[in-house]
Amino acid sequence: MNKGPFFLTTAIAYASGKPHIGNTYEIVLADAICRFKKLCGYDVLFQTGTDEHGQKIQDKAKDAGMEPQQFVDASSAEIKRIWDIMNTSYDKFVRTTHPDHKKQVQKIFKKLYDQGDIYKGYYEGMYCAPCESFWTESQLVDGKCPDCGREVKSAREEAYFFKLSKYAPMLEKYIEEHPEFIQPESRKNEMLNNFIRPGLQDLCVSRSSFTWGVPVEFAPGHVIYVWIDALSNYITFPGFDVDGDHGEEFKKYWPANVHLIGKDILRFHTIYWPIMLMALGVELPKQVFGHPWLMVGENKMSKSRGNVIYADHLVDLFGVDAVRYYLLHEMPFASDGTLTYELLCERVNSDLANILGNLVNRTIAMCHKYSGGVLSDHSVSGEFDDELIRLALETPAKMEAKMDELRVADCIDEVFALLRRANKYIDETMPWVLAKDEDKHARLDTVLYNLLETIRFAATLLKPFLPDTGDRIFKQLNIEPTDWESLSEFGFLKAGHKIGEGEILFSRIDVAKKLEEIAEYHKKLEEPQKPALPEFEKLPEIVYDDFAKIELTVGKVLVCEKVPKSSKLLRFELDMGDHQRQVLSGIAKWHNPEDLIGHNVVVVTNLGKRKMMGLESNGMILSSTCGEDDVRILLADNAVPGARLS
RNA sequence: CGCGGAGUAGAGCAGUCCGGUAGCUCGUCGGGCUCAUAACCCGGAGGUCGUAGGUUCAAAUCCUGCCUCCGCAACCA
Repeated sequence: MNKGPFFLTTAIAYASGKPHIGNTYEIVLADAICRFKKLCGYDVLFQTGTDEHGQKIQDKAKDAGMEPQQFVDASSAEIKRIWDIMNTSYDKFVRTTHPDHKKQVQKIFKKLYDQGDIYKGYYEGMYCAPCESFWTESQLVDGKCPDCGREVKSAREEAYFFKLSKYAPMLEKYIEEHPEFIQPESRKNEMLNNFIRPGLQDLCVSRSSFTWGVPVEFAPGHVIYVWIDALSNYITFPGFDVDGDHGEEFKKYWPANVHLIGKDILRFHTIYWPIMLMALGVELPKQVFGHPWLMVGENKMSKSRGNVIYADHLVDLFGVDAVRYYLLHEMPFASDGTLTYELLCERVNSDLANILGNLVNRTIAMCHKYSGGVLSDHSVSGEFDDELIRLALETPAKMEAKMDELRVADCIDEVFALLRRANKYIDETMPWVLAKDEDKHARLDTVLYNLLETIRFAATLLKPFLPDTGDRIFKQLNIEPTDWESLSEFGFLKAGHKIGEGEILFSRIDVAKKLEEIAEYHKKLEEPQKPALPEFEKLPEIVYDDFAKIELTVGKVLVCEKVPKSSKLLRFELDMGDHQRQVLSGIAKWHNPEDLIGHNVVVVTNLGKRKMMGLESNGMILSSTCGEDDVRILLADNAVPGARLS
């Protein structure tokens, strides 16, 4: 069955640091939607990735002493790692530093310029020279730079502008005629009332105060505004081409069904982006969904508040499916949600351990206990069967309807309604009573069958949200995961089938203990990581006279360079206070020569001369073995050259 | 009058567009059951729906005023 293409994108994450659980919410939400759509029979393309240009990244890279590209390589990899920890099934992980993307963005910019939608003008505003930032009058704090508090002066610089105004009426009409375009609906009014109707100002789409971006081909010194660059990812990576030579994916999947984004960047996606597409003559995405934010307790998550929670830490503490469940089920549809450890524990216990885990566990256990783990005929129906079976059969369609509105939490609720019904069914039919009566074993078999088949329905429907848990249930049922079509009939499992061993899906959490464990976990994280030291041989005791024989002197590194053709050796020229001397040291693997120049090191100065690689070494520089493959030179920067150690 | 969002049982939320007995989950109390992870099933208690007015036969829902909280600067979605 193929219900046609379904293309969903997340916002691409800004590669400036490690994403926290709030950022991670988006990818998990997207993943649940995509996995569910795949289950329903859609041909899904799920795209995510990283946004890697802009001044902030350039600054951060500089702070870290790295090249911007090196910096984004690392942070993009970290973001991808988190996405993978969350078990997300994206098809494409895109990066805006990809050469093809950059080339296409340049072509887009050029086309808009050639057709007059982008024009050259002057950017005027209050400029803070140290911050290299423009501010509007209203952003200033007491007439000074809101960032650093210093004086600003009015300035103007050449820049390119995008004629948003030209397309504003067209956009307003489009939004009004397509009520589903901006979701949730409350956001639609926000955009119309706050931005579009008051009149759109032309957007400054180039920057010349920094260089880390896609260069404007025809204007040296200018880079393209990051949002133009970033938004374009949605079409460039599937294969959009300005000249019309589109790739297969673009032809097949565009327009996107959903752009899933945070509510704060709705403006970019529902105003700038549609206008860009209109100017390019490209169809608009079908829907932009601005999801709410995840708060920690009452507050927004931020480092300055010290309340940041990271996805990988949560997964360490609770497991990936527990975290996914919380994000997917506890987030309200349109208003901000909250995350606390207490609430997370509560949900895991009541929903995952009690309702789901315990149902599976007790059913599997009874099946083993009463019928040796083998299914029999299920021909003896009773009064409660119909209601359970009907609910199971109705659930897929109910979920699909909820998911079409992106009501993910409500969608999951439907499965739990089925699971609750199954728990109730056990009470109603009392299998343990049937088991005591030989005459009722046929009825017992039917009851167990109905339960197992219901669990199969639940596992199939739950798998998009809790992929591991779904698989673990299938393993207990001892079948391969079943598909959407298999849910049109209540009777997939066959008589004679042997089920697998029972396994606890989610253990109940002792909340008080868990909170202690969490505190402990965070304490450990704060401790500097102790490297694993190799085992050192203990040496026999010595007397002071032995130690006094070693002459240790501080030397300042004047020259430090790699010894040609040697993989290990660095050559040092040292200022020993009263003379200079050359020393060789086998630490090239762990130190950059340039980094050591100017530092003070400690030298054993009365060690006999030795020739290495044709060069003379007059002494030995002290280093510390900090790990199996971690040697660090010992610095003595607070001492002076020539000083003797004792 | 900067803009926007929110106030519904102890907690977390739905219901508000389109007025008609205030609902769900957790917690709590009582009961049932013993297959199961102290779980599961049934029942009870607990709310003048932030507040003051207005419209209406009827308001959590529509209108107006007020109060409180939260975002709009960051590493940010």
